[in-house]
Amino acid sequence: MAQPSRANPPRATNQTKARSSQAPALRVLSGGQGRIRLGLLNDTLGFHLRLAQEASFVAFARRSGTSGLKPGHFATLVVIHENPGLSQTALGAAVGRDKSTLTPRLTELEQRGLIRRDRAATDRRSYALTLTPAGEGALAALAAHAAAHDADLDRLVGAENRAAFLDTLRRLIAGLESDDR
Amino acid sequence: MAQPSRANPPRATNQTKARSSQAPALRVLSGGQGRIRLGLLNDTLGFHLRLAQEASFVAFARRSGTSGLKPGHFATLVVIHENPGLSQTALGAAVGRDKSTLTPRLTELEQRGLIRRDRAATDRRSYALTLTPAGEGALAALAAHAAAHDADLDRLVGAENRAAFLDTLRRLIAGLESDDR
DNA sequence: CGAAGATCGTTGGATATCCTACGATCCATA
DNA sequence: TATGGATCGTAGGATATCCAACGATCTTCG
Repeated sequence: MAQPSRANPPRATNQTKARSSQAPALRVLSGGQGRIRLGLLNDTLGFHLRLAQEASFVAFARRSGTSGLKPGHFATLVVIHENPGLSQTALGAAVGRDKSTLTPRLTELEQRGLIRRDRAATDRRSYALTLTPAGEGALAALAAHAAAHDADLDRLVGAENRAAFLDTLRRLIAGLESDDR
Repeated sequence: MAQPSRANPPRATNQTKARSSQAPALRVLSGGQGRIRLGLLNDTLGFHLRLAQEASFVAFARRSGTSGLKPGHFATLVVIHENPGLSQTALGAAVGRDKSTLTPRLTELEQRGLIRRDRAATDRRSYALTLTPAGEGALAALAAHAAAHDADLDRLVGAENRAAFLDTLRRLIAGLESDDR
């Protein structure tokens, strides 16, 4: 989970079916001839934020799907790579997902041989998460997809706007986060 | 669905369950002392887009929750208000949700007396959706929450950046949407 | 007109996610 | 040192959402 609800969520093992189970296909503002009026929504930041995020999620899912891993796995692997030995709770906080949400995800990654869960020596309640060599490899593959995806986003955003856009997103995150609760 | 995907504010009297079932509490970038490193994620648009969207969703859910309606209901009511008589499929396309997702939502709104589902005269397969007077009232209440919410977002984004920010979001939506599949 | 295909809304199956509860473990304090 | 409270990861319960399949209806075309 690095991504939010759906932008980047992981998918899970869907060898059985290749549909992404959670990738909406929104085709909202395209206009086309769908002359549906959005009224108030038309000028609302929140609504557009949602649509942009979902579209980004779908696009990334499409890319990363080819590797058998889902968007959510990417953030998970990145954070473990960057913080070897961290706990599941800490990982959840970092990627924005509840620890209970990570349980099945980590179990899967472990079974695939991409991560290890060793009981922490100092605290036997928690696990020390690390990537296996295979995990590092999977991360590299996903990172390539992520880079290509962000390149697409950069292209749409425009090089000259990227910094300001990212900065604005960070302000929103920080500002709303603190209000949290 | 105007908003993302979760917000489910507690209702009063929710004997069965009182938890909000879908409002993450992410506290990711705040830093605090959570010295978790995000590595690649740190400079990725997609990741920040997800966090910003989720934070916005949670904030809106908190506001609208007091009215007993959830974020998703807002977009639903707005679009029906703006396009009286439209079908469930058209509504879904407008708000970015699958028609099957709307079935239970519309059933609920109908039972609460906020909308009407009349069989379309020209096509008996579909329903013609309209708001009841009570629905118009509920919409007005939600609109007030939405306005306050967007005011918060505007404040964080900054008046001078708002237009450019919204424009960028629209470019992302349009650009990624067309790539869709 | 009549059959094939498309579309509408519902149902069923699957995934992702949250929150609460719980046993195990750790820590602070009496 | 014992006890209570906090925290870790898991299990359960609930919601939101998607896609596929289905019956009903519409449309198109022979």
